[in-house]
Amino acid sequence: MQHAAKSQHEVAMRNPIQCNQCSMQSICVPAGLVSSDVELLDKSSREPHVYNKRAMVYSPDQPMHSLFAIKSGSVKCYTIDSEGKQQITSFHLAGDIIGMESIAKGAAVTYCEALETSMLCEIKLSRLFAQNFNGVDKNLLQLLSKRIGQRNVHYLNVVNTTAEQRVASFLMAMGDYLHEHGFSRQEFRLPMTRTDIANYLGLAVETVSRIFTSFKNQGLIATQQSILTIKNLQELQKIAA
Amino acid sequence: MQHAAKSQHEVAMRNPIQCNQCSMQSICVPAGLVSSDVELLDKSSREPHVYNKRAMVYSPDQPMHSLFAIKSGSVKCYTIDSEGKQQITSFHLAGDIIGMESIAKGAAVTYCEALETSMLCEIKLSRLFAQNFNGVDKNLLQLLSKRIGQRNVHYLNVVNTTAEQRVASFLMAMGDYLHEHGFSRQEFRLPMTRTDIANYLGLAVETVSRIFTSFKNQGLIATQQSILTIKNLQELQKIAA
DNA sequence: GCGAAGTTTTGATCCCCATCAAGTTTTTGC
DNA sequence: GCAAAAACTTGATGGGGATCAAAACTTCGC
Repeated sequence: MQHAAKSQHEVAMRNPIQCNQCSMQSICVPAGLVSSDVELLDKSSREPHVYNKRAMVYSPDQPMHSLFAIKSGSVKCYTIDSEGKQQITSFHLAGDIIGMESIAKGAAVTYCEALETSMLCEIKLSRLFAQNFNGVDKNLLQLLSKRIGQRNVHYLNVVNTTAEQRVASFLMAMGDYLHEHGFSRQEFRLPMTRTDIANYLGLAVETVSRIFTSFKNQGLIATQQSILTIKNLQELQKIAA
Repeated sequence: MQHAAKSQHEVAMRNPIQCNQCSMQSICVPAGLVSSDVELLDKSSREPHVYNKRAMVYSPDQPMHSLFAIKSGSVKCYTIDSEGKQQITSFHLAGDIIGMESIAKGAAVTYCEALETSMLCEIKLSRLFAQNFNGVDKNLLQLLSKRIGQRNVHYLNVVNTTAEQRVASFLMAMGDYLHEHGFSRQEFRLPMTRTDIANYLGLAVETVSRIFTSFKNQGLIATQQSILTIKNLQELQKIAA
């Protein structure tokens, strides 16, 4: 049994998601392909690349003709405004696919940075477009369609909501995502800092910190280092509304 | 020459965008297809349907296997929260394609309502998936990718920005869109109410109204009924930052 | 074309949350 | 393993924008 003080590196390398839980499995897992297809799989698509904490996966305007599947770890995507201020647009955990917004331009439109030691599989679009991977285009389309919906949901969570609602929704969303990917809904590690959470939700760090404290005092959550425990799912859900 | 008091209906029916300005032209315009393809075009895809002001184009959970191209007029897409409050996620003008976030579910995920008398072409996804419309899947994928980027841009415009910045960005975005579609960048009609703009930007109506007044006093814009004139594009751009 | 309903504007007040400040805890790098 | 840096927390204050209120204007339906 591993103890809590385990280094972040080791924690991140634990529990990589299996390919059969990955959204890209239909095009990424040899098992799902006929032999002629397997030949089209190049090494870079099958073997994940390791990114250390703070390593950049891609940067704006960098030519890019791939998606990336996160096999383990987590990343943040962000832009830098004219005054040099970072604005985080999304977090992504193991099992997620990133880079969809880059397809149109053929180049990255955000920065993407590892929040911890992470493993990512690069999936070249040329392979996706290679004719007659059965149903791939349709799957990919659905993936992008779903992402548009997710972006809307995040927008809805930030526009016209109180700080409390935003933080509650954020924690619920984390739990829901992890649960869908086979992990615990109520106990997980937050790989990003409070500052990052605040930035992502359009709040000040101090506000996020105060709300965490308030939730703890109400017995809704508990924290131990970066491990978060949701102790009252229903009440938190009610606040998220 | 038509005078300003012209009814909204007539205004909306004027200036429908041409098919060659439409993002769906590659799959929608018979000219771009070989004869065998033309047969696949059913009547509903070629002839726009007219929606009166406040008419619903689609509603959440309604089975939907189409995209819609806006030939003239405009729509708003919104959700209704648990307390019955509307939250607008997007506006769409002539030349735009809507319904992309519905593909994944096979059903609408938002309400879509005409802001004025509008003409929309329904484009059935089954036609898009009918094999070997050359390059269609790729085009469609780029359309969705672009939309994800646009959703991010709107999010960036609302999170961590002042009310002034949001309104300025909104007006600039309207002008830019119209300019790209062959209309004037600096003089156009705002088809949505101040209430709708406020809701979309996460502000109170009163705040939006005050900012419009302030911009007018600074000589940045002028209004006459729903016609808006941007008088100082550079300054407005600077405020939008 | 006129009354009613909806929309926009302006003013006054209040509160949520950003900001500033400073102390505490955790993490990081040698 | 220890010092420095980063992250987190708590407190005090102020302001941007929400809310309440009401008047002025525009649009709509008969």
